[in-house]
Amino acid sequence: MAKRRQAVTIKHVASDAGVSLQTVSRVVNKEPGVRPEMASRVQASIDKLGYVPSIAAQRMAGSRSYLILALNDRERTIADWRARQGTDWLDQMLLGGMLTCAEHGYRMIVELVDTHSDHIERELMGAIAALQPDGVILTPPHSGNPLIINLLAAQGISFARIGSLTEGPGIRLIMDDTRAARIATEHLIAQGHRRIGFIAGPDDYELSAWRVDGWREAMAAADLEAVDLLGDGDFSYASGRAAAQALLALTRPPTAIIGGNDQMTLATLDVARERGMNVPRDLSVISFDDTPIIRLARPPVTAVVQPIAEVSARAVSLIIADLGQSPHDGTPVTVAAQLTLRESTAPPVAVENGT
Amino acid sequence: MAKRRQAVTIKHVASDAGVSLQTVSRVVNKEPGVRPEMASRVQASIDKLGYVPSIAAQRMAGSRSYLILALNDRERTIADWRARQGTDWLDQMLLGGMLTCAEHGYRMIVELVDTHSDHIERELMGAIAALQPDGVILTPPHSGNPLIINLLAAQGISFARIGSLTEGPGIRLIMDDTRAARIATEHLIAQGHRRIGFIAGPDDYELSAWRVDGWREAMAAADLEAVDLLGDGDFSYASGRAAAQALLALTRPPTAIIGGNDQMTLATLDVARERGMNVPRDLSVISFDDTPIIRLARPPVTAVVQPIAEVSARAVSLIIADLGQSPHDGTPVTVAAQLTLRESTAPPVAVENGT
DNA sequence: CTGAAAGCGCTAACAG
DNA sequence: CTGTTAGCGCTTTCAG
Repeated sequence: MAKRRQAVTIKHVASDAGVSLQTVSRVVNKEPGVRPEMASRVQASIDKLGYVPSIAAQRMAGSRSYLILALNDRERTIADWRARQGTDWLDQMLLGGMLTCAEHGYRMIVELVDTHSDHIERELMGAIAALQPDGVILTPPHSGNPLIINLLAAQGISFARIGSLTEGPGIRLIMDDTRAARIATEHLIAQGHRRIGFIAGPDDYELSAWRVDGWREAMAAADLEAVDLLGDGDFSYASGRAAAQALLALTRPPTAIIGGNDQMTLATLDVARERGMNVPRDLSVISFDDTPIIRLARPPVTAVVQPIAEVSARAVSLIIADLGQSPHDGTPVTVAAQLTLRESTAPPVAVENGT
Repeated sequence: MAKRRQAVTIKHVASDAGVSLQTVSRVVNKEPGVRPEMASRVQASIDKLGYVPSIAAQRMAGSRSYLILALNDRERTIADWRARQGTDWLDQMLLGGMLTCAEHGYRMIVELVDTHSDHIERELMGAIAALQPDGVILTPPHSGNPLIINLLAAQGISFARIGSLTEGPGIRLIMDDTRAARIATEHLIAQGHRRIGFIAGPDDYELSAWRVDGWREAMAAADLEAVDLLGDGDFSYASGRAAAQALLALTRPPTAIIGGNDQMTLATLDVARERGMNVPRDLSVISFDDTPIIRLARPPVTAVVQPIAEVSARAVSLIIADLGQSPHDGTPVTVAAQLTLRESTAPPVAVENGT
């Protein structure tokens, strides 16, 4: 392979325009203090020669790398890819993140990191040393990991934390899971449901607890008993089955169940079917994730739609702003999730009395 | 933002190990000509300090960038993301590509490029100048684009072309669409079908024609007439509807239809349902894409499973090999697709005579 | 087998 | 407002 060098460098532009390297650099970086006529002359040469700065050189010279790292959980991401169930968390993230990056001349690089590894630190530092990203986007469960957060802060890298409210450095963004859970629960209550179950996610995802909180709040506000209606899951289909089975085997089973994510909701649907129950007639179901599998299920499932693309876009914007003049003030940013009604929810056949 | 420098550089390692920069460099790059004891001493310092080379510096100094660019069609990719139908082409590509990259110390960067733009050249050159990737993976319809191919070849960049057999430079990889289409068709013939329709994709995808070829071959081999059974589509749902409607409105309609991709197959399913036909009793259907939407359809659809992850993995391996000692010889690489039987295919109710 | 010198493309810090 | 100088971290020569 022939040794490849930059085809057209800042030098070519400088000599073509008859100015110094520095002037070209200033024009490229839109720095002030260049006479308009000079600037347009330089710009003309840039366009003519098709000059594009090398990010490697820019980074080397102490400027930016124009790279933003999106850190995702390795195990879960690979499992989702392999399962081919249409889980599109990462896709939505790319949609929002990549496009926003592109608008600002940045690129997004996806990096998978083991959550439960004892050498997260080495992995992360390796990626940072190799790539020298200007910013990092953390997704759950990394976004709440103090090790990662402090490491990034120590490196002086701008980073966004999606789905975490844990105190600490970094730009925090949430989708207000508590509110979304409350709205979902209220919707069921408004339909006449009194016994509403909730299948929670695992503890290492902060949002698991938030969702439970929203459900609890709505139940309490309506004076409904919730204590025995909380199912225990870990986001997996199997855990969803177990939780749904336990809930439906109660003496006074719920007439509606909210699943903490799509897989557990799907499991609930299957368990209900196996028990000869019709959804939504005998059991209403709401999912806390609007993946294709939920949309294509029979019946199509009412779901909380997470604005992942929008959150990612915001995360990128905020990181880039933070890099520049307007450092982030630390206030968490909220992007509202929505409840999309479909055919899996209906008033209960026989309304029971709460408590 | 504090100016960030490499935390630990080759210099630190060199002084820690008491050797020259050069020796460290040789150890890092596994170059021969370093005494084992020396090498292990250096390696110890590397591990101790957690040194990771900066790819920016490596690239600057004329070495590799350890970056591989995955070029995808912008319009289609974004449309798929927005539609949230679970299309996981890109995900499968990342699965195979990213993991294989990681094994070799490379990173994969996804880049979206407009196919029909008149400035593809500028876009591509911009990405290359900015990132200086060591390799590029081209997906349809880019993989057959002579402008792109020649540009890459002129730059001396290793690149893989997935789904294109057009003559020219680059490592070609295909999934043997012709064979897959033949197998799908043969399966239907074996079930007793004589009138088998095929809905083709758009011309700018070479594989569209290959799939049609496989169907034609199988039909011809069984002495079946095919000429009036070719539907015209462009991979969109709407085009699939139109084609399916046209086919089913024939005087002697097909008893089975193979859709050129998932959306067109889905459209076929819907059209059949609207006409009061039961699948598979009144119409057998096979999809040429095994996306979640096809797997979750009612009934679950028999489909050709494209080994996208495997092809991407191979593409990365071949590019990296090409970069090193074993330049690729130009022979197209084939990875076989498989037919996964589900519930959308059955023998026809009344067997007609072909021709 | 190992080291020293030069330079990749660019920007920061100074001068003019 | 513009140009000059000195590196950034690494690999490539080319000497020892």
